[in-house]
Amino acid sequence: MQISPSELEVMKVLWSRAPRTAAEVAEILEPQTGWSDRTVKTLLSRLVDKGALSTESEGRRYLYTPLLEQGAYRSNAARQFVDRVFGGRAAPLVAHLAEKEGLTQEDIAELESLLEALKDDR
Amino acid sequence: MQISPSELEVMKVLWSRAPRTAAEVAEILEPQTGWSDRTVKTLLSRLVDKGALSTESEGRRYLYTPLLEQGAYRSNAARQFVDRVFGGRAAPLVAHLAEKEGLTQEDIAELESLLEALKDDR
DNA sequence: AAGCATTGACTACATACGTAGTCTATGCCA
DNA sequence: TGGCATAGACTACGTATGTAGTCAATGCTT
Repeated sequence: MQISPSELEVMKVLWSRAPRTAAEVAEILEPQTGWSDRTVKTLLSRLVDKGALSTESEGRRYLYTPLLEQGAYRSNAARQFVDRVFGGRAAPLVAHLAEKEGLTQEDIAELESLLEALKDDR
Repeated sequence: MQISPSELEVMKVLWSRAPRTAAEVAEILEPQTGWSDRTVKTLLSRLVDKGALSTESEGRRYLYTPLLEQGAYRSNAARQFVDRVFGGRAAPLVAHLAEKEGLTQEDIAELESLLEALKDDR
């Protein structure tokens, strides 16, 4: 299932809390995106068609809830990206991120403990 | 400058060695992609339009050479991806890659020395 | 020298995406 | 209870993308 960049913004809102109505989602997105409520409704419909969201009727409105979980999406997206752009190797990816202040000290510390955990897990 | 997935495959061939003719690129890509030579020519033209490739006439043919370097592309793509999907944080990205055997022992070792270097660099 | 194979240029067309507009039904407020 | 605001459904339309087809020019081969 492919989620477009605009659709992803909608998913993020619902990942942060769900269920929500179309109006709520539109209201949250408006400041950052400037999208009209029609635009948001279109994106919601497309996401339902794709199976990324489920709906539940509440009166004459829908309540939208993610079917695709953020973790699952991220894992897939990360793998696809690393495969497509970095030939499947994660290390060069991190190296590129590190360029030009791309990694904060917190990032580095976090990655270190992550690697520790991975080694212990071996 | 946005490079589509198909266009990226063409860039990879030219990043591996350049300059090359359209026929060469098409021949290299055919086994993996099944694309006709027309398709490859279209992709090459679009990449020239986008400024990602330069051409040099050789007789009635062109020799194609990357203007966009692989390193620059990767840095940009990595940053965009991390921003879009992971809110700019690299550590969760690596954590997701680590799931399900996503990182080999070599990856882990490579990341460790990379982090060491980053710390020294501080 | 002439034809043919091959090249780039231009055209094509279906699907996805970004970004709405219109239409119709319906629930809620006066 | 009737009208209106609003919700979803359907339609729209320009651009990007995937994937070629056609055409005209031209360089190489006989």
